[in-house]
Parts: sequence; C-alpha cells; structure tokens
Amino acid sequence: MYEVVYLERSSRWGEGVSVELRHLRYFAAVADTCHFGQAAATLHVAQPALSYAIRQLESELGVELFTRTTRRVALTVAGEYLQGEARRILDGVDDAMHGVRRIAEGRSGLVRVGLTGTAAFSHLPVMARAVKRELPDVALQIEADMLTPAQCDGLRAGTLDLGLLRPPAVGDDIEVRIVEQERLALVVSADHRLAVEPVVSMADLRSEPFVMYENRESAVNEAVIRSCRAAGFAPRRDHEAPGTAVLLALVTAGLGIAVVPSSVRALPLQGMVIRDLADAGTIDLALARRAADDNPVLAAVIGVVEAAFAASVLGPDVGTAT
Amino acid sequence: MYEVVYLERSSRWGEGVSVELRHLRYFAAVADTCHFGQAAATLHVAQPALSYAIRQLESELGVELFTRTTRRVALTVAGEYLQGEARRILDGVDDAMHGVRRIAEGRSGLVRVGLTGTAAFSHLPVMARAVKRELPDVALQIEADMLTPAQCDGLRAGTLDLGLLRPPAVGDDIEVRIVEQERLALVVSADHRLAVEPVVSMADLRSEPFVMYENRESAVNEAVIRSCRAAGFAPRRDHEAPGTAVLLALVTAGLGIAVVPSSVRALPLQGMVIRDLADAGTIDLALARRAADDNPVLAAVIGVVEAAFAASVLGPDVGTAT
DNA sequence: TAAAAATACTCCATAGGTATTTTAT
DNA sequence: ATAAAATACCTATGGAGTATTTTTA
Repeated sequence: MYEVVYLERSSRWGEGVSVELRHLRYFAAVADTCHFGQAAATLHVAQPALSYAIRQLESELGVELFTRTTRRVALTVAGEYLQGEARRILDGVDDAMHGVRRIAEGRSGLVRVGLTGTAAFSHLPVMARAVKRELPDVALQIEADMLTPAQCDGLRAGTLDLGLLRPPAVGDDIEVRIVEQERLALVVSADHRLAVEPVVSMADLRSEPFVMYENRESAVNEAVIRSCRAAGFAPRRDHEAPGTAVLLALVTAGLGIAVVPSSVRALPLQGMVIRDLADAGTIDLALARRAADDNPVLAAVIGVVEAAFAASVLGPDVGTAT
Repeated sequence: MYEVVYLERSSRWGEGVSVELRHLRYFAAVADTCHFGQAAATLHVAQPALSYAIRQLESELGVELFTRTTRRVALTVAGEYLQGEARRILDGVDDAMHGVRRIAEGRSGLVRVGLTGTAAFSHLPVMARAVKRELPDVALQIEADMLTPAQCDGLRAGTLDLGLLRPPAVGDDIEVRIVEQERLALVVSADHRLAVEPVVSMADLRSEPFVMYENRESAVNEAVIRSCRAAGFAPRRDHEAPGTAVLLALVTAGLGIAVVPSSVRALPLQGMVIRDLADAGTIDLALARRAADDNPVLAAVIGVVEAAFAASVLGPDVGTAT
C-alpha cells in the first residue's frame, strides 16, 4: 500500500511561479493528445520542456492533472475539468485580442448620434443603412430632434459622440464638417392660400404669421430671418415650437406658416404642403464631433456617413450638395 | 503636426512574443490606476519593466492601449474594452484554478449513484442529506431500482460511479464496502392471515406462495432461499417481479408473500403489512465502486456516506449495523 | 525490448532591475 | 521645476534545448 504524495505548492518553485497562458496552452495540447511527444511536436517545443511546464502547473495547483506511466497518459478528473476551462480561457483571450483590434480599427463599437429635427427623417435612413452595410458590428444609438445647442452640450458632456446639426456657433473644441447645403422651403397647411399658388417667393410671406423654433439661437431661425430681411421684411413671429414635430403640427393646424430646410420633404405629413421658395436662402447641415475624440469607430463612421451622403440624392429639389 | 506611428506587429519582438497572463495582469493594474509608477509599486516590479511589458502587449496587438504623456495616462477606447476583458479572463483563470483544486480535493463534482430497490427509500434520504450538508458542491445523480448485476454493469461501463447493492458476486475490479447488515422481514397483504399473527417465523411460510425477483442471481432471492432451507423447506416460487416496486405491488394485491430486507419499512405502502421474522437470515448492503476509479469526489462521498450510515439508526428494528 | 516520459545539464533569451534622459505641466 | 514615463544598459532567472536514464507494457 502506498499513498500518492502531491508535490507541495511551492516546494520546488518557491511561491514565485504564477500560472501563465503558456501553461494552459501546453496543458491543452497534452490534454488533447494524451501524449507528451506528439503535443511537443505540434507546439514546436522539445518534450522535456513540455513535461517541465506541466509539472510546474501541477505543482502550482497542488493537483495531479495527468496519470502517467511511460506507456500511457490519461487525464485525471481534475485535469478533465481544467481541459474545458483552459479551452474557454484561451478562446476568451483570442476573442479579446480580436475585439481590441477591431475596436482599434474602428470596425466595432458604439456611436451615440444626435440629430436635428428634420435630419432624422431625411438623413438618418441613409446614415443607418450605410453604417449597417459598411460597419456591421458598429452600433448606433440615436437621439433625435435635438437642436444644435443641445447637441453641442451632449458632445461636450460626453453623452453624444456625433452630431448632425446646423453649423454656426460651435466652439473649436468641436470639429464640424458640412455635409449638405439645403435650400429653405415653405410649409403651409393644405387649406392655405399659398398651397395652390403656382410660384411662391419670400415676398409672399411678408404678412403671414410665422411659426418658429422657440430657441433664440436656432440656426434655422437665423437663416429664415436672414431670408426675410433679404426680401425686405421681418417675419411676424406669432408662434414658437420647441422642436420640429410640434412646429409642423402647428403649421398643419393652420396657426401659421413655417420656413424650414427642405429635408422635411422626407416627412410628408397629412394636411401639410411643402412649396419651393425660389429666392430663399440656404442652410448647412454638418457632422460635428469632439475635436479631441480619439475613438477610431467615430472616424470610421464619419467616413462611411460622408460617403453615403455624397452618394445619395436625397430626393428631387432637396438642395445642392456642397 | 506629427502622426502617431504604431509599432509594427513583430517589429521588435519578431513574431515570437505571445500574450501571457503577465501582460494582462500588468495591463489591468495600469488600467486601474492610470499611473505606471503606482501600478508598478502594487505589482512589486520596477516601473520600466511595466512600461516594457505594456509596450510589448501593444506591439503584439498592433493597438495603442493608453494615450500617455509623462503627466497623464489615459485608456484609449480599445484599452477600455481590454480592461473589461482582461478582468474577465483573469477572474476566469482564478476560478478555474480554484475549481481544479476543489475537484482534486473531492469537494466538487458529480457522482452517479445506482440504488437497489429498497435502499432508495431507506438509505437515499440519509445519503443525500449527508452529502448536501458535508459536500454542498457535489451533485448526486441517482439511478434507482437497479439490481446488483445492473449496477455492476453500470460501474464497469462507466455510467455509474457508486452503487448501493447486495454484496456477493462482484468481480475484484469492483471494490465493495459493507455498510449495513439487514434482517429479512416478511411482507404480506393487509388481509393475509399472517398480518395479524402475534409472532411469525420462517416455518409459517412453508406453504405460502412466494413473490420473488425474476433475476436468478438476485442476492435477496439467495438469502431468502437460504433462510427457507434453514427452516426446512424450499419456497414456492409462484410469481416473479423485475423490481421492488412491482414485487411489493404483487404482494399488496394478494398474489403471494415476500421476504425482503427490512429497509422496506421506509416505504409503508397502502394495504401492505411488514412483520418481523425472528429466525430469518440477514443480508448485507454495500457500497460498490470501480477499484480503479481515482475520482477524488467519490472517495469523499463514500467517506461522508459511510459516516452518515453509521451514525443514523434507520428506524426501529431495521437490522443491526456492522 | 521498445516507446515514451522523466531526469540531468547546459545555454541563452528575456524579464526585470538600476541609472538616466526626456517631456509635459 | 518637478513628477512621471521612456530609454539605455545590465544582470540573472528560468524556459527550452540536447543527451541520457528510467519505466512499463
């Protein structure tokens, strides 16, 4: 009768040998073949090195992983368990390595996007489709109907990574790239006299009640006021709306008219008519990002989105691309 | 304006540096503190060694994990991802190490147990409770109502790890430890004349029709026949049952009487009466295992179960413990 | 007796240490 | 000016190789 005596932990490798992936890789190879020689060959190491490493692992664990005679090597029950765990761990390491590379290459990750009211309908589909196609592992998180200042706040606070907004008035900690120059268009309710007029120009709006964004710094408001001034009048600001949805609802209800970027055409609401304005000004649409943002996925998304916007004609008469 | 130039993969560590847990441990420490000096201190290594290891990891990945100036260290997005993964991997390794040790110590694992018909009711509760209490991470998988030969087959085939069976007639590849010596008892239907007799002895069974196990090698059958022979008669073998449940059902139905180990008392069936037999023989109950089985959890379970059986009195008159 | 794992030893690659320089605030 | 990371260089541990022995089927 004899008793199996396990090597004491740290009897030979005084407390200092920590388990390394090398041990697990070696162990997995031996566990798969149950043959030190063959495993050593596939690992491109000499057999004694393998034996040594496995001994080290067993010693560190204080557990026998193989029952071996010179003719037969077999996993112990503990060894069988470790075989599964080792595989899981090694696969996990591989996955982590690939994941890191994909993130660094901008092929994976999350981009939180803020959108102006009108862009949500006209540009978001193009954007989302392009990203889905070119960067299938990139997730977009959309925050819609955000006015420019809110988007800038979001970018600065780090709750937003990308904005689709109206360019002027952003600090230089935010980098802006214009992607579209849109002509302004008229929105009236279906029963409005201008809904059937053959041609509409800014001058026709002189005495109309305007529905405008309530935010004083709204870039759309500014563009509208500029267009009105060019036509020789100041708009009658009768109603204010906090966002595009409300603005269009008020117009549809007949409370007034509105002049908005022509991308609202992508949202043909019931009872609402959109008319060209031959002499109205234009307004830019731009992508905005933190200048200091080093997330590679953001650069990748911006590249894909810019290409998609450049390639897509967003419907007839929706302004001229830059 | 200068451009960050990533070290080419394998520019300096020619294709040979594989990622090791050391790299992940170092990385995790730096990622947590965002400070090479402090991380080096907690890791008990010098700062240059840390810098070097992180560089190695970055080079192997081809990815920048930290943006560092001498005054500020910050994780890149890829680094943030790896921080999570590294933690998961390192925890996984730790768990695997503990799991292996627990298995090797017999404190964790699965034991598949085969039970004889009567033991399922009398001994299984004691057994299961003891294992649950002493070895909470050990799972028992029970296969009930198995006769001795079936259990031996199961043990040899490796579908069973432990048997609770009737000792004789097992080869020496199976190791047997007797845990109980049970007296044989009489089972009759409630309306049988012997159900109310003040004292019953073997001789009273001389002309009764017996219900016996159909398996010719049944150890219970042998013990019964031996007891009858000692009382001077051979049992009238009128009916046969494949297992204990059927056997008791037949007795209850009044098709005959049966003599069985007194542990059937743990299963007081409707319409069935159990009587002591003063002069009947005894039959052993034993734990059986593969002699070559080196699963530590099995040894642990056997230890716990034997102690539990020794400590428990399985009800009045249920035989004498060895 | 032959195949295969363990041992004995040797060596050099490299992890890690010390000293110093660079850099950014 | 100073804190902190990078660089340069050196040392020595230990991983891996070759040669040999031991073991068992």
